[in-house]
Amino acid sequence: MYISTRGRYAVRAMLDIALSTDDKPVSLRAISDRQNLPISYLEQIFNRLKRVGLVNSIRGVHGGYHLGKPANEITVGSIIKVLEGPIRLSKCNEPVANRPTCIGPNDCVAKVMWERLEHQIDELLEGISLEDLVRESESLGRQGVTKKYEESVS
Amino acid sequence: MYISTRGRYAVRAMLDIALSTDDKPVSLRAISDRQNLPISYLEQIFNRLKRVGLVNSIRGVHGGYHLGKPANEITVGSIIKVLEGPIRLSKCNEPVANRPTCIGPNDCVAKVMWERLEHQIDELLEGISLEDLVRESESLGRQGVTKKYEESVS
DNA sequence: AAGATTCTTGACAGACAGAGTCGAGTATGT
DNA sequence: ACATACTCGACTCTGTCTGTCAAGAATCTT
Repeated sequence: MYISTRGRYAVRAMLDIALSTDDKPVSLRAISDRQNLPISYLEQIFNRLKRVGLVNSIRGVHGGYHLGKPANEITVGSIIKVLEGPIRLSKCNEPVANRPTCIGPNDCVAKVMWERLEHQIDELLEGISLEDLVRESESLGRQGVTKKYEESVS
Repeated sequence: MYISTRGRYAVRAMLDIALSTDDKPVSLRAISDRQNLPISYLEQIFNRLKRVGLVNSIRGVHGGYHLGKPANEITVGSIIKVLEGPIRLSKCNEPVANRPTCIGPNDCVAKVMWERLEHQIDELLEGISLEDLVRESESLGRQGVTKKYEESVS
């Protein structure tokens, strides 16, 4: 039920870019430093993000990445789905361990239910844009949030 | 993002019991046959279901399991959570690979978002009871559903 | 032109969780 | 007695996830 680190890191990295105020491209190195994420892992992630146009890349010194679309058009769902494939709760129709799935009648009832849930979760994820997160980030204020977090953890 | 087979099998098995018309306990063997699920795996699953009272067991010949509560009080969410723990999308606060999580400011924004989504998904799952599925199963009709499924797959 | 940055790509490895099995045991009905 | 069924815990296997590494190509700075 977890969302993989790939997907979550991607959201954080994209948000990092979205939060950068100037127009300069944001390098993986900078993201890696700010977010404390392994740079080589980010490379892998950004390859995929680039391939689908969620980011544009600029090579060379002072290169980096830009958002490929305005922040309000980039949803959390779209980022997640690039890195994890479509939202799926069950593996109906995919035989598992030589055992055909979706055999009995109530398996089908369950299948319909899973698909309905998948759709609902998809809508939840598609309903949140990077812009929403940027706004939230600004309204909370950086220092404040960090402090609160540190207190709650320690 | 998948729900594990344990969780999904559990829902199917519980629905199987809920669909049984008479009061006789339903044996794992019967469930295994009808649902095409490995019986030894079901044993594992039902151990957990029993421990939290979602089912009652009757030993010996003609033994088996009953629902531990009325079908309308058993939600899909409660079943899933017995087998997979609470609904969680991120692992914030759990250090991964020696790397402290939740460091940067927008990690916290993301964290808040994940928690909100977890809560929303939880509500979706808690909103579906076994009774709902029983009703759905009856209204669709067993044969009809099976046919439809077979057509859509082939 | 040389060198430093930075993206590009694919192969690879270790750890871990998920899926399922197995066996020994206990309780109960016939 | 014997067959049926639940009880419990240990175990294995497989695949995915996480992350690393290395070689290369493009671009900027000096």
